[in-house]
Amino acid sequence: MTPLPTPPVVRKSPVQARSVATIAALHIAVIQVLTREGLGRCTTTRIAQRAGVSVGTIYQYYPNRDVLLAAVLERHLEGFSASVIGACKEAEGKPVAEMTKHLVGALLRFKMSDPQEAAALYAVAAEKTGKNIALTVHNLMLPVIANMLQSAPDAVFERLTLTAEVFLSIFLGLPRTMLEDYGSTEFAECLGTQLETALLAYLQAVGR
Amino acid sequence: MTPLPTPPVVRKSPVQARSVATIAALHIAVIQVLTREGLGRCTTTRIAQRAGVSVGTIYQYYPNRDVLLAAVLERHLEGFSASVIGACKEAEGKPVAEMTKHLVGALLRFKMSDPQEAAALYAVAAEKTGKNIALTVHNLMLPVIANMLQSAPDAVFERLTLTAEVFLSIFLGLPRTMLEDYGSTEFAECLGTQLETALLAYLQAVGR
Amino acid sequence: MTPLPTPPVVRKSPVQARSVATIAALHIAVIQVLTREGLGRCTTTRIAQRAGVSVGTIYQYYPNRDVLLAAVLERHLEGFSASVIGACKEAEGKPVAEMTKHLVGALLRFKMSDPQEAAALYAVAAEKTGKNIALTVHNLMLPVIANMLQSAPDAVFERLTLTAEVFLSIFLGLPRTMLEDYGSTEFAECLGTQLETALLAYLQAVGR
Amino acid sequence: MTPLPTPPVVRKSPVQARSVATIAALHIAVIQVLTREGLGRCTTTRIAQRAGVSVGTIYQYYPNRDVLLAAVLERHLEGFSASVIGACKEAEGKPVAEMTKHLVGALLRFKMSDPQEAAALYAVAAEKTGKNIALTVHNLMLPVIANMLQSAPDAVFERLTLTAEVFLSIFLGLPRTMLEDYGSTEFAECLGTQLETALLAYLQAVGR
DNA sequence: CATGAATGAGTCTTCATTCAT
DNA sequence: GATGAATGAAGACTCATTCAT
Repeated sequence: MTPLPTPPVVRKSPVQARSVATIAALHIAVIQVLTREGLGRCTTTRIAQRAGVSVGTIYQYYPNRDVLLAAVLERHLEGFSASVIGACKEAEGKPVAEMTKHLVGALLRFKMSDPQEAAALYAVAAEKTGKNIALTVHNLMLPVIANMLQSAPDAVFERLTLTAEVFLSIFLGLPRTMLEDYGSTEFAECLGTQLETALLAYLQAVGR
Repeated sequence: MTPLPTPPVVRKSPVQARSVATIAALHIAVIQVLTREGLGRCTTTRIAQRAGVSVGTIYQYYPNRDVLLAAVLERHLEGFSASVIGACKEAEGKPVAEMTKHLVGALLRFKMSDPQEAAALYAVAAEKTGKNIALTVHNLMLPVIANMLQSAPDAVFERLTLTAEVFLSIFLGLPRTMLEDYGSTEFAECLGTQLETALLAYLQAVGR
Repeated sequence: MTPLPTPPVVRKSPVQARSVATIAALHIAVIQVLTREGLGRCTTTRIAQRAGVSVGTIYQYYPNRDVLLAAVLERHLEGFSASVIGACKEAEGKPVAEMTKHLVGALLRFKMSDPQEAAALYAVAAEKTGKNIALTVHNLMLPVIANMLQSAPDAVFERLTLTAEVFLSIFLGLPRTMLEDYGSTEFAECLGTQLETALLAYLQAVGR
Repeated sequence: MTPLPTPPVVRKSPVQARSVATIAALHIAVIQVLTREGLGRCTTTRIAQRAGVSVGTIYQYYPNRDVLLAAVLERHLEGFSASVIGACKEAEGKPVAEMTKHLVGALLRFKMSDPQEAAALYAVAAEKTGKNIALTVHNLMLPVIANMLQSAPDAVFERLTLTAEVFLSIFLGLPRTMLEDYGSTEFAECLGTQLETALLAYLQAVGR
C-alpha cells in the first residue's frame, strides 16, 4: 500500500527500518546526481556519497548499478502509471471533455510534484534497461486509456487502440517538451490548457 | 547532391580527397554504432573500427568524441530543419489543412529516409552538447512555423508563438514515439494521417 | 620517526592503515622508476607496477600523475630545507668558517642519505609544477641564510641578499654536478672540502 | 668553418641551399617550441608547424625526434664549448684574475646572446641522449681549463683536475641559477662580477 | 551489516613514424 | 623532395565491482 521503498527482490529484504531508509536515500541520491551531473557521471561512488553511505552498501541492496537505476525509474513510472490509470478509472463513462480535463489534471499534478525527477529519468528511460521498463508501463496504460475512451457517452472511436496510442503520445509528448526545456515560459504556463485543447480536439476529430 | 562530408572546421581541411571519404565513413559509423550499441557504448574505438580507420584518424578531424557526435547530430538536424523550413515556406498562404498536409509530408519523407539515423540521434540530442544544437534548431524552426500559421487565410491565431510551440511539440512528438518503438505497427502505418488529424484539429480548435 | 606517508590532502584521508603503506610504496616507487627509467618513462602504469598496486590506486590518493610527482618532490625538498634551515639556525653567531663547515655537513648528510632520490628529483624539479615547489623552497631558505650570514661576528656583508643567493647557488650547484654524474670520482670524494673551500673563499672575498 | 647548419650525417647531405635553410628552420623551431611548450609538448608536429614544413620533412633530415633534439643541443654546446675553449686559449699564461675575467666575459657573451635557447636546452640535456652530449662537451672543456690554470704565472694548483672541475661547476652553475629563474633581478645584474669574485676567490684559496 | 581500499578492464587522447600521392 | 593522411602503441584517467576488515 505504501509503495515508497520498493524492496528489490534480489539481495535483501528490508525487514529492518534501516534498510528502508537506506534504499530511500539511494533513490533520492540517484535523482540528485542524475540532475546535477547527468547520466554519464551518475557513478556508484557519487550516488553513495550523496546518499551518505559507502559504495559497498549499494551492492547490499542492488546487484549492480543498472538495477539500481532501473529500480528508481520503475518506481517513478509505477507511481505515474498508477496516477494515470486511477484517473482513467475515475473518468470512465464521462464525456470526452471531462476525461481529458481529468487526465491532464492528474498528469500535471504528478509531473509537477517533482519536475526534476521526471526530467532526470528521461535519460534512464532511453537506455536499454530503462526502455524495457518504460515500454512495459506504456503498454500497461494503453488498454486502460482505450477502455476509458470506449466508455465515453458522447463519442465512438472506430480505431480504438490507434486513437489511444496517439492520445498517449500527445499526452506524454507535451510535458516532455516542457521538462526538457524546449518550451518557452508561456508554453510551460499554458501547458495544461493547451494539452487539454489538443487532446480534446484530436478526440473529437477522430470520434463520431 | 549528398553533401555528407562537411569537413569540420576544426582540425584540418581535407586537402586530399581521402579526407572527404574518411569523414563520411566516420559519420556513417557513428550512426551504426549508436544504433547497434547505444550511446553508452559509442566509443571512439568502436566508431573507428566500424569506419575502417584507426582511432587516431578521428582526431585528425575532430578535437574529441563529443564534437564528432555533435557534428553528426548537427548535420542531421540541419537537413531536417531545412526540409521543414522549406515546407513551411511553400505552404505559406495556404489553408491550414494544406499546411498540415504539406508539413507532415515533408517530415515523413525526411524521417523515413533513414529512420535508424533519426532514432539513433535522439540519444545524442539528449546530452549536454547535443541539447544545445537541438535547441538552436528548435528555435530556428519556431518562428518560421509561426509565420506560416499567421499567413493562413482561413484562420487567425491569437497566441501565435504558443500555438506554434504546441504545434511543433506534437509534430515532433508523434514521429518520436514511433521511432523509439513505442508505437504499434498500426501506429507506424497511420502516423501520417493521424499526425495530420491531430495537428489540424488542434489548429482549428485554437484558431478563429 | 620517518614521516614518509604524509597523506595528500586531496582525495582521501587514510582511515585505514593500508592507506599509509600504499602511499609510502607509491613514493618509493616514483623514485625508483625515475632513477631506472627517467622522467619521460615515469608513467602511472610503471609506478603502480613497481609499487605493487594497480593504477587505480594511485588515483585514490592523487588527482593526477603530476600531483603525485610533486608530492614526492615536495616531501624531499621539505626535508632538505628543514635540514638546511636547522643548520643555519645552529650556526648563527658563529664565524663564517664554522658556518660553512656546518652547512656543508648538513647538506652532505642529507643528500648522501639517499643520493638516488636526490638525483632523480632534479628532473621533476625542472618541470612546471616542480619548479614552483623548488622556487618556493628556494625562497624559504634564502632569508634564513641571509640571516645567518648577517650574524657572523667576523664578517660584514654589504649586499646581504645577493651574497646569500650566490652562496646558495654554489651550495646547491656542486652537489648537483656530482649527483648528475658530471664529476669525477675525485670530485665526489672531495666534494665536502671543496665546497667548504669555495663557499668560505667567496664569503671572505665579499665580506669585510 | 661555418658550423651553422651542422648537416646530419644520416639521411641527406645538404648540398642544396634549401636543405640548409630547412635544417636551420627546424633548429629554430625546436628552441621556440621548447620555450613555449616545454619538452613534454615538443612534438614533431608542432616543430614542423612552427618551422613551416610538414612532419615528413623532419624525417628527411633526421631519423627520429631524439636525433633532432640532440642535434640542436649539440650545436648549441659546440658553440658554447668553442667559445669557452677559445677564451681559455687566449687566457693562457695570464694571471688568474685575468683568466677569470676573460672566461666570464666569454660565458656571458655566449649565454646572453640567446638566453631562451640556453634555458630551453637544459631540459634536453637532462634526458638520456642529451646527457651524453653534455657529458662529452663537459669532458672536452675540462682539460682545456686545467691547462689554462696550469699556465697561470701567479698560482700553482696541486690538484689540477679537481680544481678545474670545481671551477667549471661554479662557472656553469651560477648562470644556470639565473637562466632557470631562481635568481633575483639583482642576482642577474651582478652575475658577471659575482661569478668572477667567486671563481677568483676559489682559485686563490686552492692555489699557492 | 557497513565500510572503503584495491582492482583492472575500458575510455579518451596523443604522438612518433610511415608511405601513397 | 615534400606532403599530410593514416596508423597504432602507449599514456592518463575513470569507474563498476569485490572483499578484507
